[in-house]
Amino acid sequence: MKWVLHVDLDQFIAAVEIARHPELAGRPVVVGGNGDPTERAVVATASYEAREFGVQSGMPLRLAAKRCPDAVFLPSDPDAYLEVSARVMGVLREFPVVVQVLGWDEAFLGAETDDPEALAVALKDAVARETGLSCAVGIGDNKLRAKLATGFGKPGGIYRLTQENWWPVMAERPTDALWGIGGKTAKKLAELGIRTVLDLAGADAAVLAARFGPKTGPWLRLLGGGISDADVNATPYVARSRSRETTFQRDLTDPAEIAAEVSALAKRVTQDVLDEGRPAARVAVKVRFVPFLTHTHSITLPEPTSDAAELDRAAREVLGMFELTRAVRLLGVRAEFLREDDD
DNA sequence: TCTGGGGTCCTAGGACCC
DNA sequence: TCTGGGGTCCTAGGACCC
Repeated sequence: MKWVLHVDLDQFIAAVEIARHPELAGRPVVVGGNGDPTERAVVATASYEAREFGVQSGMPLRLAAKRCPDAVFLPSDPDAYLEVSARVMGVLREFPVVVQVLGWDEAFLGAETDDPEALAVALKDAVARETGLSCAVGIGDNKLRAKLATGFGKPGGIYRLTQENWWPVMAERPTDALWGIGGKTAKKLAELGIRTVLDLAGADAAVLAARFGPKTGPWLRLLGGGISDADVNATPYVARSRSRETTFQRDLTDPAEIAAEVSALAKRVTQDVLDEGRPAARVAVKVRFVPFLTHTHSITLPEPTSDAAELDRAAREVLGMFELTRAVRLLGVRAEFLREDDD
């Protein structure tokens, strides 16, 4: 039988840090920013011990320090996490499965087996033996169910979610328990009287389409029924865009300084574009004003290019479309590539 | 205790063309 | 006269995810 498995490493970033600082085991550990909880930065990952204090991913470091003053704060070290992640994915690829990487710490596996639980145990054991890391494994008859199953297996467990147990497990849960529905959509759904997964599955398709659009509406209804694709494929990821952005520790007001920062970001993005080996077709600039107002402008380039001077000129041109009347806390530059199917 | 960085996809309106 | 319908491109923003 064909199965989709979802493998998700437990507290991945914190686990990598604890592995190389064994003395931190059992302590509340918070990774994010430069490791300075007084800076403008957020929590990348908190260890389970820190989560006990209410520290969560995405939370400002300052708040994390307030909630858990005794936590160890560490700087984020993406290169280290990427290296460990690659080793984990390598372990998964040693099995007779198709591996589709979803992020640093998770992957879908397409497998043909009569005993998915046994496969899950073998995967967990291999990852633990070869990397020292623990993971949860979700088993499903499609990607959505496998992904949700992992959540029930965490930390370190195995859980199976299929058409068989979808309704007993999911029917009465709130809509935002579904992968793809966040707080905003859950609130809009509630305004339509749709609160549970079962409500969503039985909702009026026309009402959903009118409220959420021709694609999103029908897709939401399918989510309620636990329906999604089961196609796990290992096709290498082709980037649609590359971007760099910076939140400044001190707000910027000097237009010359703002322009210089945009040029610096454009330079970094140009290097990413060169590494990608495909020219950029559009350039976008993001400006976040004080207190937290974010705007974006963008242009289609006269011709796709990887040229540093061209991309810098374009980024500055787009910056010129903003009215810089208030202080700036973040600047970003994004390059977009042509879509594969655009030629 | 204010709110990172790097992505993806979808929507909607206007321009423009036939 | 004053008005169609469809299609694509461009752009800004929303929402979500890791």
